[in-house]
Amino acid sequence: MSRDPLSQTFAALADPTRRAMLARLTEGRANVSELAEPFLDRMSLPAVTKHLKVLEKAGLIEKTHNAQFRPCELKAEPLKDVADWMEQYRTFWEAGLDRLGEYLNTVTARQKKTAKRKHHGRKK
Amino acid sequence: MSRDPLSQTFAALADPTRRAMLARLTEGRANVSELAEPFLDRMSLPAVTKHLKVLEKAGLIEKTHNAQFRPCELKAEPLKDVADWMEQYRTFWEAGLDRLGEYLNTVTARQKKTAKRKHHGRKK
DNA sequence: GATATATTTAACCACACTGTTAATTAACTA
DNA sequence: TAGTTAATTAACAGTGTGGTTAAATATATC
Repeated sequence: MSRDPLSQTFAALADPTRRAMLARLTEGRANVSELAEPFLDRMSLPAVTKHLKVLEKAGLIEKTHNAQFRPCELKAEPLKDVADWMEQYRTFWEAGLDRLGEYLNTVTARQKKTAKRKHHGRKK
Repeated sequence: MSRDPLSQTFAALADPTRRAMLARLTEGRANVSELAEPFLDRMSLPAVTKHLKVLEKAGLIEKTHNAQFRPCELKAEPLKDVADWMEQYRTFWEAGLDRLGEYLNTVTARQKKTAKRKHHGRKK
């Protein structure tokens, strides 16, 4: 059941509904029913409750109490851990710099250079 | 079954074994058995194959052929999409600036200001 | 051709995930 | 008190995930 926090965060983010809910929460607090509204044509309210529970357990949102309402707010701290984890890969995706890409880019760079010389003065 | 690419990437990352495999691949190509080695006390080789398949389907690695070996290499491009998605939340986690944090920070900022001004004999 | 090595596929199992509908809890309102 | 609204819980079903062991495949080597 209980996974490591980073895995839990990634798992929580691996769903478009939940990501949309987080996006909504960047604009401010929202009740469950407010968060649910864009999805009620697709799924029931209990389904929404479950999604929110996943986000809550991952620490990405916090539910507070206000009468019978449950305003939710974004808690983005877990995303910082994701960002930190991602840092070690930045150099690999920037400029398509993975292992294969590194090699292929060198090759295509040469080809483009050649092509440019052939069609001198012409663009794209 | 087939989810959107971003969800697939997040799901692939939601497992410590798979993340460790990616980390290993930042040091260069590795065969399946090389990638498997640190985990063989915990799981079987077919389990490793499955994990690699998840990473492959998410586009995070690519398997090539070399005799009976299957060297894998990191393809970090999908991580760029993750990074891009995360950008919209950066302001929320930097300096603990989620909605609640924002409010509390404002309050404490005022309190600090007040405390400071006390020494100058002024209050807001 | 036979055998060893590297890896995958098949068949299976337990359990977690995502959804459902119906019932329940909690708080406000007439 | 009764009724309405907001949200959750319960019970259930289908599917996906992550693991297993045993068998199959592919390539190299003897």
